[in-house]
Amino acid sequence: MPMELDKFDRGILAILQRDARRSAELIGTAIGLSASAVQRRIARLREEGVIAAEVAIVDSRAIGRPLTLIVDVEVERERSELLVSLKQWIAAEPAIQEAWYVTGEGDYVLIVTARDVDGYDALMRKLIAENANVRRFQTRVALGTLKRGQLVPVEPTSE
Amino acid sequence: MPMELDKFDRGILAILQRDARRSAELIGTAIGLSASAVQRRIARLREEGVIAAEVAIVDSRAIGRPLTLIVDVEVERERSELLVSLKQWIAAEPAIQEAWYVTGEGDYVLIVTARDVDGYDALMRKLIAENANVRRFQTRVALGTLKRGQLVPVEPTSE
DNA sequence: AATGAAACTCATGAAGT
DNA sequence: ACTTCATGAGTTTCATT
Repeated sequence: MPMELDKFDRGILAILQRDARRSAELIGTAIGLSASAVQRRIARLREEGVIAAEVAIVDSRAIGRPLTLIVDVEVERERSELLVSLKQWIAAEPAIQEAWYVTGEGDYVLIVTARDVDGYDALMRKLIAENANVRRFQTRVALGTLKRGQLVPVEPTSE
Repeated sequence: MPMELDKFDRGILAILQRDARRSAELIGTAIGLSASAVQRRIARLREEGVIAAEVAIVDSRAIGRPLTLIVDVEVERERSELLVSLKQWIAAEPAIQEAWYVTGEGDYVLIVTARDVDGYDALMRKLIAENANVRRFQTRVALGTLKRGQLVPVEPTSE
């Protein structure tokens, strides 16, 4: 049940996904609507959960975490009670920025941010020590970041 | 040269990373500072690039893009001029939300959002057709999303 | 459902400690 | 460098079309 989004809603979302501080008046002039109309639509988009959050993006290098790692974690799928606690462990670990359960050999894919290799090693040792169902993991280091974010295409014409 | 961040800055960042709309006054009472002081620090953090952006997070399911895919792309490293245009291709493609160049066999890791399998197939066919240096790719479908975002740990005590 | 105006909240800037 | 106070911009609500 995806909600109805007309071209005005899409225009608003396209702008706010790049700059959440843009005023309703500026958005209005950009898409051809009054500030109040934009305001009300934004309120509705928040209400309906289309806009899930408005957040500040912090530069991880500026804050002393220049390392990004992509980790494939292989898990024993048998004991499901351990799986629940692994999920909780991942959710509670701030160094893990993103995590998906994916098709394949009981795999999870993690995006991890770290200060340095030692910091990453310590994290993964803890992961292994505290989660008995983690069979093994494979690490790839991000040598370059081409793109980051959760920008969702809102144009009906895009794939 | 990561800039100096005291506990107030870290407190501000911790809050704004979760809710960029929180008022300076509320942040001030939370961390024990006046609204103006918070305001001035936020301005400085933006200035210095610690806060890189403030963006709206759009729920991709609510907008009709329920599929997330993790794609490993293997590239011929020889012809560097093709590499540049591949990077531009990735940058220009809105369905690719995230992309890293990683250690390994000339690999890129992509996070892709799609309406359905057909939409994803079409995207990858275009990728292959328009980038001669893409040797092959491997797709994993996200069966579940445990965590998303770019939340950077700001506490000095976290790994 | 959009507009325009009023009331209000919040951010911004200045002066003082 | 933080606090308080004054000003201005932006958001929210309401009455109207």
